[in-house]
Amino acid sequence: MRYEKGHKDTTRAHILDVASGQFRERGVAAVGLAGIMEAAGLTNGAFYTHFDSKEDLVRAVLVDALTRREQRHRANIESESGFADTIRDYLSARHRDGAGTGCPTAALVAEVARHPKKTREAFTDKMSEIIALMAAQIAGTPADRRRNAIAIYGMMVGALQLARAVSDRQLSEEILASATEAALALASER
Amino acid sequence: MRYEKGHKDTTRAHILDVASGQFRERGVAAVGLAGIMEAAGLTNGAFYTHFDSKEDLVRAVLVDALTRREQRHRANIESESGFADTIRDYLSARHRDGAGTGCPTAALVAEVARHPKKTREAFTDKMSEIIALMAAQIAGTPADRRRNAIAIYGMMVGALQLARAVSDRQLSEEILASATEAALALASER
DNA sequence: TGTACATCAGTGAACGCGCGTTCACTGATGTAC
DNA sequence: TGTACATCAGTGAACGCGCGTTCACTGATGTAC
Repeated sequence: MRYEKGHKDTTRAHILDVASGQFRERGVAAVGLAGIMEAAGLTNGAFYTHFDSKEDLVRAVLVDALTRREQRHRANIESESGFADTIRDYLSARHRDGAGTGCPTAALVAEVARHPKKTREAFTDKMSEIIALMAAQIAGTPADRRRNAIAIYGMMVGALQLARAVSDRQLSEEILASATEAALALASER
Repeated sequence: MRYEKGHKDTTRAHILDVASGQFRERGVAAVGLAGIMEAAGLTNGAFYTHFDSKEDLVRAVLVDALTRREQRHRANIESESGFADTIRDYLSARHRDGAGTGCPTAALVAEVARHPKKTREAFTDKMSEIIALMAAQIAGTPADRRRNAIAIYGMMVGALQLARAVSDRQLSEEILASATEAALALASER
């Protein structure tokens, strides 16, 4: 082989990382493959050595980024008051200002809704796991837990996007604070 | 004049309507001006008789669509249990399946966050009015009202997006139902 | 009244550009004999 | 051991296409004199 063993996997992972950041930062439709490949230090044509199409890359990015967030969640389960911290982190100024490394759902959910079924299925599978994980961390009967986990997830995703879109810094902070308070209440409710 | 009085205004409003639907349905970045103009029954070049740029159109669409929703809200204030109905309508299957005529925030907020300041300011102004309107319709002290209005708005926007993105019909219904229940509770809380 | 000109919404071709995708090719390495 | 061939990640030019924007032009009407 011209390249050492595992080289192709490394390259693929690198392209995935670059694309993942650009998609979350600027949106799937606004990002071109040429720009991704250039940022990854490769040329145009090499893309198709690793992915079948842009849509294939989108799917891979969603699965990869959501899996990473799921693992982060899972690691947080052990720690006490882990879920409250998860909520506070999610609705923090840092997360608002770092879309490129943040939650893929908040960044891409509206675009995912317009993508082909296969992509939406990949998204759905991973998102369902995250919701199940969240449900395990909150108070109440099984039905309450699940209902509140979904409501909290929706609120976090929506509020983070609002905080990002709004041009008024004070209002942005107010959105984060209001949603944090409401989410924490929902998480500890019986 | 070649055209009757008010013709230009009518044409502009028509282009705005067409663009408004296409943007909410497919996203700003994925929609081209040529397609909008063709659907409006005009040719390419006429666009610049009515708008300065695509960005100018985006701004006009956001203001127009949010103003219409605000007026709808305002009309609902009179009726009893108006706010509960607003929540139920917002998180209905009809709204989920009709993005083109639905809430511009749910459809476009993530893209708005990536647009120039001027566009985000126009969005912020209108969105603030809607939140103030919602706050006036819910229970609690002034501070509670505002906090919960923001939390509810965030939850409605996020949950609607999740319900649209998810490929599993049953999960989609569950998301709408869970968020509706949580939002109604937040609205009547003291 | 008739003629010359101004107005202006809309036409349609063209601009340069970037898009996603294809493909003949490169060249370093591994394998076969 | 030396030679011929296979492998394959990556190159870089090209494909057709649609993008946002520009602009010379059209032609129906209004206005001036």
